[in-house]
Amino acid sequence: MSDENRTLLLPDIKRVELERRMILVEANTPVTTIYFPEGGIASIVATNQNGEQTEVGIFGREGFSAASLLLGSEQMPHQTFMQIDAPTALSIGARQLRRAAQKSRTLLDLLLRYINTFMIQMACSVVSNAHNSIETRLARWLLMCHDRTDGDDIHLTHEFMAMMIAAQRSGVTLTLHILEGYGAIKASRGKITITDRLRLEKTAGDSYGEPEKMYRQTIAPFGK
Amino acid sequence: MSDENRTLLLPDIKRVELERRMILVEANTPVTTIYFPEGGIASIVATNQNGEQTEVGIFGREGFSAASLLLGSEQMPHQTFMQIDAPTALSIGARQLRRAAQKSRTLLDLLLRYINTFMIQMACSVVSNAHNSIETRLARWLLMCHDRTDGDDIHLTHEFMAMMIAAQRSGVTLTLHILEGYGAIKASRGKITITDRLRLEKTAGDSYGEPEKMYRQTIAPFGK
DNA sequence: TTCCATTTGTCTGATATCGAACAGTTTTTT
DNA sequence: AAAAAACTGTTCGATATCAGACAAATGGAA
Repeated sequence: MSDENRTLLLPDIKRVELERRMILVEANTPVTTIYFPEGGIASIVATNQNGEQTEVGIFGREGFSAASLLLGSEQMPHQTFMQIDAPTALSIGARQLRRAAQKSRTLLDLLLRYINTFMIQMACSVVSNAHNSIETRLARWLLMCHDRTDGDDIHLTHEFMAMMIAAQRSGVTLTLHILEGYGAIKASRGKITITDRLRLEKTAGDSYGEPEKMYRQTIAPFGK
Repeated sequence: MSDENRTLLLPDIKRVELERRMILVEANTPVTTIYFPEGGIASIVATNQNGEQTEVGIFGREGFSAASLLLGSEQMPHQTFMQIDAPTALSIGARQLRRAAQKSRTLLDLLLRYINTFMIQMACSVVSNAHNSIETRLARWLLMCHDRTDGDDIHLTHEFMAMMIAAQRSGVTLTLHILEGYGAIKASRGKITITDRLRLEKTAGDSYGEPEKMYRQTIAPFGK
């Protein structure tokens, strides 16, 4: 981010603690605060009439909550919450961010570029949910988490992963054993350790990689 | 759209004919022309390594091709083509549109609001592909097509629909008969006629409606 | 009209995943 | 230390959908 934009935002930014399961955006409720996590993983989920939850996207350091604010809507039909605890996030008022994006076109463009990678992530999820086996979906999802965490440990329960990849909990347990059989991961209670990332990428096949490529092309070169 | 924005764009706009199957955006190729269909339906599809195609989104009158151009990327990993022929579309050069969006913030905001509804459509597809039966998915998809066509006829083959909802062709044939049994549609060679839209909405359940709601809230009030 | 390509109807077995249950294990609470 | 809660391992029948084949119907081309 340019110095110019940095100084534009700085006065309105607060650093806040993010606990696990903290809700960043409530569904169908106007957002007042935007969060830029400095670590951890946030999950955007849809809830249907039966109360079933489905993940539609995730983000970490590279993203921010309530992206649709910049697309002209101050509320959205999905909930966003911290899935894996981050130490901190930078927060800013919705109004302040909007105003800053109004003033600085380069800032807006940077944020929009992130939205683009997020859209590609969603598009990949559409495809993955349509055609890929649980094994592939889980591998993809673990890779996305791994990208966004420091170290190789991911602290999550099977139950939770089941929701994330839209599968049964028992199916996740089974599939984790398969991945463990490959030597790609090690699972223990409430924790997955990535031991062979390449093997995992092989399992995910081409379901993984598109959004990451776009990120490297359009955002990474400019820093963030 | 305001008069101001209209006059800004007008000199660069051409009205063009759109034939069926015409490719509006080639995957992984810089876009030079943006199309605003005046009718018909365009489909955005992803192709995986096996050559399988999956639809990730559709748009008609309400949208435009290569939305990611406004999000800072002049190419995208998906192909966009006309699925149902429109008489015409308004076209504009990528550079010209970008420049106009640079000049007029209200124009950019309008286009971004559309992108927001499109993102919600994709999110719904993520959920729908994850949890809904073929019957539900097909009903949802027919409704989305119906919204974008004049009259009640949709000209498409089962083969094609199969790709769109990520199912087997034989499964589509079967499911169409079921919907026909409900009296919701009438199917004939290469054509589906919507005879009871409400029945179709009942079948689609809550898989249908979110993006449409957002459209009414954030775009329709301002005209388009 | 006749032919041929396309589209649709209809089967078949195979299989991935569901949905639900229950026991065993680990962690947290009291 | 005991009890409760949370999480994981495992099983099993049910079922939606796949994957593929082939015949019948349709419509345009020769």
